[in-house]
Amino acid sequence: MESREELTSVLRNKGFRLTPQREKILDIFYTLPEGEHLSAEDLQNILRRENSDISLATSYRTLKLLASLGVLRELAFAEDHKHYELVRFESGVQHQHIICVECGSTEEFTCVEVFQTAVEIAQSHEFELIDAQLKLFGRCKRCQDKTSNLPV
Amino acid sequence: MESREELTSVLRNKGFRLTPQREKILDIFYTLPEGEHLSAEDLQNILRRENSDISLATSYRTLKLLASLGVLRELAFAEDHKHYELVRFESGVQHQHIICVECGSTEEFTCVEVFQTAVEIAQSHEFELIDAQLKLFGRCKRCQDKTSNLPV
DNA sequence: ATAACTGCAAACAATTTGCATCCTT
DNA sequence: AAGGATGCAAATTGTTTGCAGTTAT
Repeated sequence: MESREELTSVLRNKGFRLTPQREKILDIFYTLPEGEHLSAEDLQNILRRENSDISLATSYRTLKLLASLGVLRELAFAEDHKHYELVRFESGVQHQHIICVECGSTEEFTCVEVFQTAVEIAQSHEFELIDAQLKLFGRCKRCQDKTSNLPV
Repeated sequence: MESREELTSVLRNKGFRLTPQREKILDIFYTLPEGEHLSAEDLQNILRRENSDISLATSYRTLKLLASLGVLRELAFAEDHKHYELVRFESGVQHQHIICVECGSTEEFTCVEVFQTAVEIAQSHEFELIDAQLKLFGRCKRCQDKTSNLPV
């Protein structure tokens, strides 16, 4: 997905339709700062704020569809709901996430080796590689400080 | 968690109790072949098969507890339920997963660089590192073959 | 015209929780 | 004895689905 305009052809190629809802949702992802990801609920909040009334069911359906088309990437963090982010090929190197298991905050980082490693491993397992995600779990600075101040 | 016996002290240190249920569940994980992971439902099935009647609620509570104690690692794959596996320090290098998004099957691989990379990145982000997971998503050989036989 | 799409509400699956009872410590 | 743990059932959360009406192609 190099540009927003491509969505039309990606959809049509598979017999899907371009609806205002799908356009709007993709729009929101394109407007997001690079590296930011949304849960279905986050998305609903943004839509509501912008007075776009798209039902929750449609949001879920659209997120799934766009993920299956490779437009969005589905992310599972520590929480029990999924997040989605734009797959951006332009930047070349995908960013990865470091997640605080205590407060749920995430930060992005990039790691050039991940992709090369992934390609090699997928090859040796005869997998057709779709995506590689390196996730680090830990406690962020703020949460570390919080605990160290607590009485023992 | 170097040995099963340590569980007692790990629990007691934090004021938790050693119950037959917790022992049994940990036992099951120790009996598993290295690298194997269970969902709460998998665990229930094994328990039932062995005539250990532990309620589902207790299984969930125990999995969460052991994960929070660092005894088990919580894994989120493509499906919408979690998996758990033993954290084995003995082996030094943690294994990672390659997951087929079509049939859900997983294979393990090891990658020595992951840990070193993780340590460096955590440091630069001031995170206290707990775990690093490299996940590859793709389509396994079997599913590739399946599709290529389909009529277009 | 006709399939695909949407919104709604009901259904589901995975997980959590309140509470009475039970059992480690 | 006392507080943590369990089992049960009810509640919650995140997500999916059936269906009737709507809309892109």
